Amino acid sequence: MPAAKAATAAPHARARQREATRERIVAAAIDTFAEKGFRGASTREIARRAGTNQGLITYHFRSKDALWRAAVDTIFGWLESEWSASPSGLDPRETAREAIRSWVRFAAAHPELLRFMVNEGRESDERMRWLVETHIRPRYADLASRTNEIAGLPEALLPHFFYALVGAGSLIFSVAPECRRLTGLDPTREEAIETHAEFVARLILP
Amino acid sequence: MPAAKAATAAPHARARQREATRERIVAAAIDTFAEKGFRGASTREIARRAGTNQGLITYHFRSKDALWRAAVDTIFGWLESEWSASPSGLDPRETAREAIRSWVRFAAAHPELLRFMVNEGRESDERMRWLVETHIRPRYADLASRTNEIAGLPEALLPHFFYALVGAGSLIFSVAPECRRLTGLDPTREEAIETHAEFVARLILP
DNA sequence: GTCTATAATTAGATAGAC
DNA sequence: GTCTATCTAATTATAGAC
Repeated sequence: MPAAKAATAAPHARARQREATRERIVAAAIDTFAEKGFRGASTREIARRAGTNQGLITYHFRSKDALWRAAVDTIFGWLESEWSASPSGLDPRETAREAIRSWVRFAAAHPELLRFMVNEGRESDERMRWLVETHIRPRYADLASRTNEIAGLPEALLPHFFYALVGAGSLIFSVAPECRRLTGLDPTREEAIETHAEFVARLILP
Repeated sequence: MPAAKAATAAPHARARQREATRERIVAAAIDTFAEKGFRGASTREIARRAGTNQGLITYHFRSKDALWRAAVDTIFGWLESEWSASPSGLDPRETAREAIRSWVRFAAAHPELLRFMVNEGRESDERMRWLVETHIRPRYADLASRTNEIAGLPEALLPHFFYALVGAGSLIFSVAPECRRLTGLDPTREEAIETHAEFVARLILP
């Protein structure tokens, strides 16, 4: 049916159809790569989850590697818009706390982020280099400029601060099924997210 | 040559040979699973890294799944001995700080730990359940008894504390190649490890 | 655009020589 | 015990029908 619809519809409708299919594939790719890693995720399963077939992935994305990049572009695009829309005003310390809470909320909404970092950050291969240069370095630079403004963190401690913040803020959400089983706490619940946000914010800025 | 040696040696020498081979395979499995995840690591590559062949893995471990369990047993065995050998005396607060530093040093020496947690903690499958019940829950219980003794942490915050501590303490080491590329800091250096240990200890207990 | 069929690799597990 | 050869199944990428 989708094929027939696209074939008989106006040109711009076909373009919309194309875009909708691409987006369904990317959404399925994000879920599957996050769950099973790059190697563990098969293009057949991604296609099945997107409600289409494996041949279409090659048609739209050329290769599994290119699909992975499209998935990462999407996730970090979300992060970028969230990050740029941060509030200011109030006193600097409370502004910084709110930025941390805001990061934790993002990590809760997108637990895939840490999984992609851990999955790719360990191998010194091409995917890791691309991920760092394209997406992580700009966010790291953002953080650097903000901490200089307010906290007076020594430059040498910035890497430690960055990875401690990312790890403390997002691990619980990235291993949510494990956390549920281990502790009984469901970290996807709104209440748990706010508790974690406040916990991490007060940890870093008591 | 190893075959000939084993065939002509005394029985106990053959048993030693057997054990040595098993250990080489497990060591290679830890590295490979940590780098590429369960699905991404092939038994052929593990065998090659261990200096042997794929058939021997089946002989010694029956299946890839059983080899993975042997690898995890080994890693968490290291953690258990490290954890039980913690110092006491001094004042409770400084004892707790030293326990945190000690955890960070372990995470630096064994960055595979977080990778295994993140790789398996996301899927609600059999490997995750086994990992939690066999290895993670006992360590979580250890932590629970210790925090009760000293810090007066509310029971409800324990899950948040646990995952914040694990994430903050170990992420930088688990994505070491990424950290090097992003920040220029090599987190495998002794100096960087001590800085991170002190940073995290002071974060949690100022 | 979408889908089916298939080619070329590669995977884990097994069988049997030594 | 160790190793090579092979079986079956699954992988990505491609070709071509519609």
